[in-house]
Formats: sequence, C-alpha cells, structure tokens
Amino acid sequence: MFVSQKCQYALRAVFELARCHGQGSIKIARIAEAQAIPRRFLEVILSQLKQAGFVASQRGNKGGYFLTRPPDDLTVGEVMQFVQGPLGPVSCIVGDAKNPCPLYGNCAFLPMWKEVQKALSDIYDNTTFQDLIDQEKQKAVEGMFCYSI
Amino acid sequence: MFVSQKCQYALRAVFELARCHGQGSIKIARIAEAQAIPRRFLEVILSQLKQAGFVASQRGNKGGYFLTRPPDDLTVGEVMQFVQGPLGPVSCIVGDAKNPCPLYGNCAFLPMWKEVQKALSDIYDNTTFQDLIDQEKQKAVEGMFCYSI
DNA sequence: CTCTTGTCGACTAAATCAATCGAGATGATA
DNA sequence: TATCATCTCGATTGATTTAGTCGACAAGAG
Repeated sequence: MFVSQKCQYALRAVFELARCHGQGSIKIARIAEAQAIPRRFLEVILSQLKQAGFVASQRGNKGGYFLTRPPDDLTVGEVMQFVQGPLGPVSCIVGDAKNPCPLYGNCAFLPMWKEVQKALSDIYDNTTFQDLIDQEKQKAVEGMFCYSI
Repeated sequence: MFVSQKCQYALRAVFELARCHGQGSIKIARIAEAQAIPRRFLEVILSQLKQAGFVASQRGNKGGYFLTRPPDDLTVGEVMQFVQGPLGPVSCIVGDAKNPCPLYGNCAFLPMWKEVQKALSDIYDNTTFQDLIDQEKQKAVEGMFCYSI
C-alpha cells in the first residue's frame, strides 16, 4: 500500500470540509464521525493542515474548521504531497539529494519511473475536491434510478 | 517514495540476470557490483526470488544465479508484486481483509484509487525485462548519434 | 462564569526497513 | 581427495516510520 492511513484520513477530512463548504465551522467530532477517523489523531492531522494553510479554524464554543479555498481550487495532489511528501515512485526521480541513485543517468528503470510519476500526477493533480463531490452526487442519482420505487 | 529500496534492488538484480540470460550462472558478487547493491542484502533478496521461482541457482565453485524464464516473459509487475505485495494505492482496493475501509461502498475516493491502480498496472504489468534491455540498447545508439564523431 | 471546542507538545507501542553476520553445505577442479 | 569459491539459512540489529494517545491549557459564545 502506497498511501498511508494518515494521508487517507487527511483526504477524507478535507473532503468532508469541502462538502460543507460555506456552512461555517465544522467540528472535529463531526468530521471524525462522518469519515470514521480516530478523533485524537484527527486533531493532529487538522492541526498540520492548518499550518499548511489548507484549512483555518475557529476556537471556542461553536468553533470548528473550514476550508480556506473553494473545493474546485484544491486538488487531491496538493494535500497528498503535503502529508506524504513527494509523490514519485522512487527517490531518484523526485530529486532527493539524500538518496542519489548510484546509477543515475544509467539506470534502466528511469524511463519507467518517469512514466509512473506522470501517470500519478495526471490523476492526483487533476482531481479537485469539487470533482469528488460532483462524482458522489452523480452516484446518488444513479442509485435512485437503479434501486428506488 | 512508494517503491522500497529492497524492491528496487530486486528489480535491478533481475535486470542484470536478464541482460546476461543464456550466459550460464551469474555470481552474486558480480550482480552486486554491476547494480550497486549491498552484497549481503542481495543474498537475502536473491534467496527470496528463488523461493518464488523467478530465479534458480547453481551452488559451489562456478556457481551463481540465472533466470528461470526468458526476459520477454517476465514483467516488472510480477517481481514488484512478489517483493512489495499488492501494488494498489490503498488497502481497500486490493481486497485486504485485515484493513476493510469503514466507508466501503460509500467512499468518495474509491473511483480515483481504482483509476490509479489501473494506471500502475498498465505500466508495471506491461513492461517486460526484455523491454528494458531493448530500451537501454536504443539509448546507447542515440548516445552515439549525439555525442560521438 | 461556564461549557464547548480547538491547541500544543510529549509520549508510546508496534511494525517495517535496510541491512549485517556467522556458520554451514555444495560442487568444480586440481 | 583436498581446496576453495560460492550459495544457504537463520538470527539479529539499529534506525525510522506509522498510527495513534494523553493531559493540560487557551479561547470564545451565551
């Protein structure tokens, strides 16, 4: 598995905030319940997302979190990159000076890794949270056609 | 980084064996040097690849390892899957009964994860070691055109 | 004032990663 | 048959990452 639990929690939390965008502050407890995320862990995650500027918060009674940007201006890739670090398959490709490939420039796998990175980027960087919301709505409509009456 | 060091070593080792396919047994030491892999660690890796049937070995003096299948019949995906486990981005998608997604069937990200898995599979399962060898040869030819006189 | 909610840093148990090591078995060859 | 290069196997290790948990504190609405 390539996407950590923490990163999945972060994405689900942001998705929940995106779904409620414009409705004011959303409480941690509500996000935790709606998206099945351990509450205390979610605190840590949201606090980091706040540092990064993806979300903002309101303290005190009636407080909570909310997105700082509209859902159609926030991509899955941005959040993932912040939580997990570079999205490439191997370190030589993301320019990690700590782990230079000893075969760099001569590695038979380099073209393949680049292909993979592009494929991932094509998906993650082109999926906004608004896309996910729309997709979910569409699915609900399809569900009505198939299962109701 | 999503592909472990060990997995990269395994791929490079198999590549080296693929490149020498048909030349009899190749010594661990030679593979280790050619592909810049820690020797003792490579022993562990090759031993596992042998368990899996990707390679076979000859003991004693003049011993070494060799591929059991021709390079055009062995994909990168097969080796990666064996070394790293399932290649999907998240556990819910690879049918991991230990980590069932608590939102399964209702998770907004599921379609995206499926897209990612397909993209990865399209690359890894369609790249054979023969492809890598050919690619390397092609590159060498281009190098002649560009830099030599 | 009080109750609800976010804030912050410290802490931890478990798993995974990336090896390393030593002793032994095998087999080609001289 | 002795030797030497090579694979074999299990144990062990240190560092890092993962996935959380906890307690005390700060802020703000009513």
